[in-house]
Amino acid sequence: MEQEMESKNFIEQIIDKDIAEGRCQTVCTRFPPEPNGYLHIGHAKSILLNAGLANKYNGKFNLRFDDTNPTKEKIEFVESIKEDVKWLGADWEDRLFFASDYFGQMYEAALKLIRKGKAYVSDLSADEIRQYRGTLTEAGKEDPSAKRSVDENLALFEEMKEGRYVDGEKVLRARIDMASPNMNLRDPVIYRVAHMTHHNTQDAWCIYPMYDFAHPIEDAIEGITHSICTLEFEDHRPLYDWVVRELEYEHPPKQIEFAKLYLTNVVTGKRYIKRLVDEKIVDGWDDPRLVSIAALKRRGFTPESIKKFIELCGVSKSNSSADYAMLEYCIREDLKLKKARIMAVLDPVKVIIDNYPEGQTEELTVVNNMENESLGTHTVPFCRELYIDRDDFMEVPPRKYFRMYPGNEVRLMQAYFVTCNSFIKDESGKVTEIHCTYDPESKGGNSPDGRKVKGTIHWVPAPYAKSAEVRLYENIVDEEAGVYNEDGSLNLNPNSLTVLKNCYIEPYAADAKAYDSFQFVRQGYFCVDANHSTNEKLVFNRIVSLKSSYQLPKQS
RNA sequence: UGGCCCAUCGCCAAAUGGUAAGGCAACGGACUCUGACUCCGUCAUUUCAAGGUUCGAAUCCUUGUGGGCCAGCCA
Repeated sequence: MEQEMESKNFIEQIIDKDIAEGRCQTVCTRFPPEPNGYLHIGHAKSILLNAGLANKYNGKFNLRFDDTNPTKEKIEFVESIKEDVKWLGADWEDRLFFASDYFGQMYEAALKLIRKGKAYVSDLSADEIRQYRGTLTEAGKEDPSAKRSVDENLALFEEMKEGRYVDGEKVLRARIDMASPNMNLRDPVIYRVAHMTHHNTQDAWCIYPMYDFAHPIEDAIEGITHSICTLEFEDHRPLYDWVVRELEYEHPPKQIEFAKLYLTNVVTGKRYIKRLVDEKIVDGWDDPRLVSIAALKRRGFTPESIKKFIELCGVSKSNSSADYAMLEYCIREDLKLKKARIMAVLDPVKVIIDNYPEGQTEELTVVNNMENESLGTHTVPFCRELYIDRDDFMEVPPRKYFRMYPGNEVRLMQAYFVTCNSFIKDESGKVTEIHCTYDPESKGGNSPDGRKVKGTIHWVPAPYAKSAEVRLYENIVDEEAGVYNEDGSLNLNPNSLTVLKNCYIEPYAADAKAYDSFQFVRQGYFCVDANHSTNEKLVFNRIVSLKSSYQLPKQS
């Protein structure tokens, strides 16, 4: 029994303290996406963090769509977000909510504020409000409308609700402090007019609450105890607390901020991804070069691997960017023992086994995953003509090279020992054909006399092998690396586009279902790309780099 | 030049005043029917800097330095 206590992250420490001091009993968290795009790896951190906390503390986790701005939201994103959250394994059970379902309560809350003299209707235009707000270093000026009486405000707000004003004509502002060094407290707008059909409430409302006002109310209504959000909302916390205090909620939720997840060498951030999609730089939201959940899924990442990655990254308040290699490590780690592997030849060169009967084919049984034999076996035809990888043969081997070269005996993986006798080159010096002899006694990959060979190489039966397309996707560099110039124009490196390569794979592997749609090709990990594969052609996405096994040995 | 936040190895990240965990990456070596995997070893006398408090400081204080966020009727 392992009893070692794992160190707790700072959020867990806060929760522990809240529980110990009786501020909270059942931990309730939530993931509150705005339905205006697809989820990406950054959201996965928030989802898994919130759901994980609820799980760890035996609490509850809600999924809530923060749909308070009908001008930016679309119903179609709701479904995709639900799907992605579910795929990641975060279970909201029966607690799926929409902020828009609380519009009535938010309206009442606004009335309460007005009655308390804490909110007023302003006649200022957006431009004027900006001017009155002051700057980072200068205090703002009082809104001329701020002096209105409670009754007048009540009447005006009612008129706003009735649709008596056009968009932007009037807003409701909270009365806090126009001189606050925190801009969010300079009488923030809490309700605006928008004559727009909302995806959920249709035309029931023409006034909509602002995030800063709505969010604490949503949390309070749902009984959220810990409202976890990202660092850029730190400055909003005093406003969050103000709303919760003025509305006099009995169990005020607490906002806690953590650092967003950034990854090296990729574009993160919904708006950047959206632009790449909109400008058709990538094929869509699930383009494998992206780190949207849909793209990662298509590329072969598992929910488990993403979960592990998020756990590995940890939670803190320092802006940081995780190494992409860590993500790759997680998928390797997850798939390693779980999936079947196949043999593949990326750059084929023909091998002829001179002493193997012409026209003969035998079915060899090979183990799907030699590290996990419970994954079963499959058969691969073996015959006189094979393909091996060009890198697995050298005319003049460097020191410590133990794959195929003239006179050297190697093992064709799970098949036979073969020894190269000769080879043929074309005019350009390229090897076109390698001639070998095999040892019939070594069937299965071992010689009864106990003879050892140093090298084991992948092979594929030439007449039966399937041609497959490998897409090598380079990640699109992150914005700091200069995807966007200062003027907003795109500066994309053409090298980041898809590279296609034809390779050969075992015929058996063509049946993608046999592998649960995952394939290992040599030491690299690939997955079948269902979006591009046809009966004729299988398309793989390379999801992590081939490891050193694929490089020439180092010269000392 | 207003306010808030952050700073520990190439990258994440623990340590909560008691003498710098762990993971990724990298590098040696062993093993191996995938040069993968696995295994073993190496990798911060010092925590952005300088002062101060203390028997004792990565932790507290001060002043700098570097980075992030804030002037939407976005979230």
